[in-house]
Amino acid sequence: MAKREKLTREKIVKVAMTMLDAEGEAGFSMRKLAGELGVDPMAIYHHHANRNALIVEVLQAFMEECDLPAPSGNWHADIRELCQSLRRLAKRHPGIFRLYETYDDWLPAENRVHEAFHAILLNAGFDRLTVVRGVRLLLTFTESFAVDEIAGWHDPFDASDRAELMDMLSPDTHPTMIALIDEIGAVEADEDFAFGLNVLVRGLDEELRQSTPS
Amino acid sequence: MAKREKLTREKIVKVAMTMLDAEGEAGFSMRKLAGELGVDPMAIYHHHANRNALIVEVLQAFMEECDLPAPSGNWHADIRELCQSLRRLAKRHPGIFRLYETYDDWLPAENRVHEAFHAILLNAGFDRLTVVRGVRLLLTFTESFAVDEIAGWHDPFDASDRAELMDMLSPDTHPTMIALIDEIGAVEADEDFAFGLNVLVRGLDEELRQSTPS
DNA sequence: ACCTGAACACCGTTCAAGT
DNA sequence: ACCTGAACACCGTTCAAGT
Repeated sequence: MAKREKLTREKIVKVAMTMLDAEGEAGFSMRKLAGELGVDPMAIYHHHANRNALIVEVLQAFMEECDLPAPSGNWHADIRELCQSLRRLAKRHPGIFRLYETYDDWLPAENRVHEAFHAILLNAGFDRLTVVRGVRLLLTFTESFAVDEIAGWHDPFDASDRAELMDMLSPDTHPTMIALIDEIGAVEADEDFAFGLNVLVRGLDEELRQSTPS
Repeated sequence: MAKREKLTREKIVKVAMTMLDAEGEAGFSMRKLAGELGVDPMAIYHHHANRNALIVEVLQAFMEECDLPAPSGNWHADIRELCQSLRRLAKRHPGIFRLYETYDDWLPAENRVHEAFHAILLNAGFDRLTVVRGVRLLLTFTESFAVDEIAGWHDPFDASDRAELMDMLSPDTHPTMIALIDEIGAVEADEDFAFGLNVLVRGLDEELRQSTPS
């Protein structure tokens, strides 16, 4: 609409972010973006090398938005807060978080978050290799949980979900799932996430107690 | 090459699977697939509704390949085996496993695998809701670990990886990661996976002991 | 029933040209 | 320096036609 305000790298990234957020990668194209910006498609290429580079820049801007809660010194609580913060970021930008797992370049903004994870576990007293492994494990869990959650994997079933799944299950081959159908359909995202975090934190805690027997 | 052997649903799926495996989704198109089959692009549409439906069929065929190890009765060992089996499947079809997380339809072949997970945890004595949550947690971990592994996330660093990461880290803002740079670069996929499984199994075990205090 | 081929509405990107 | 516009080599899919 507003016609000529000089195209900038930042403005392109901002509009691209909004588009990707709203429609995901499938609904995004350089040409549509140009349309939205009121500009010839090729104008974008003067500011960003290509589609891929532009998307990486969007991901960088996205990751910069991640809040890093101030550590309390209680590593259980601090890890929980940090993972929740990452999950909240994902839910704020549902269309973008998927891309983050696909475009696997290293991002500066990502290191900010990784540093926070490493610092918490190192201060908690884990040995150095376990810090690194623990961080990867917590990141893998949190990121993939968020992706699954956005995709609706952790939503409770409605009647038609339940019927659809039941149709796929046979008593001969899926007795356990049929027996558990109510529980399978009753899961809830917040509780699933808390459960996963609990299991991880407890498992890590045991790792800690074994390496430093008091 | 071999010209006219009548196109079938199965042959299309098989060739599509090989193509997707070799080049991932980016390198796959209906037109290239038709070329590979020596057939007009539109011939495929006579057997599969569209690109999306065809890919779902490829994923179904892929999941059917997953080995389900016979349970030993020791749930720790059985869960480990099953997760490793899923991971091996992912590594056998690196180009396809990513799609599995993207095309989130329910697949019959997926339920085969899910049933095995649920049965192991239910027999281990977990309460019903914890079985369901535990299965989701183990699946999330295993699948996203495999995706990360395929993307090279768990490969040890070479000199240039290390230099590249070091360039992104500043002593002011990333003191922990700089201190841990050797460990960050030394991780190894098999050990990372075993570590993650250990943490999960231990964390779940504690959940079990709390709900059924002996 | 099965396959073809032209056509449509899209892509990302190169390259030469305009200001 | 910044933007345009035509062109190229691609897409997935519809539709009418051939056997």
